[in-house]
Amino acid sequence: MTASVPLQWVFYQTSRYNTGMSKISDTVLNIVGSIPKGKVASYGQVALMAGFPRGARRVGWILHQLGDNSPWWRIINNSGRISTSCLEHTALLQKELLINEGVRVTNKLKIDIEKYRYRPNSN
DNA sequence: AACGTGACGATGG
DNA sequence: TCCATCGCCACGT
Repeated sequence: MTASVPLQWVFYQTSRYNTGMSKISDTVLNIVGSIPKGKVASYGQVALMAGFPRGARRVGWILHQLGDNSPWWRIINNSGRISTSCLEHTALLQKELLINEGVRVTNKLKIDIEKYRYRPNSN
């Protein structure tokens, strides 16, 4: 674990997804698919859970290319803001999808990420 | 091989 | 909070 990874994220790291037998993109999509309705995660958080602590941009790339059949709208940046620039899946669409499942989103696309953040290891 | 470009993240002002 | 800057990583040209 390098110093660039915030300590509070260590908690989220799990090996349950990473068998080493599947492609990175499959692992990422499985993780995204495991996020419950009404919860969100950051790109970097998903990357960490997938075993790639500095792979936030990679997660964004994978969702952009392959995320159509996943709840891609539950992924936001770690500042708590919707940050898609995809023309097919716009920020406005993401906002509506999140609001639909009970997540409060401001007109500036801001979300209280710590309130809604998915925490797989906490019950 | 060298850049430019992102659905990113942390930090400092 | 906003913004610039830097680090990071995979792709495309």
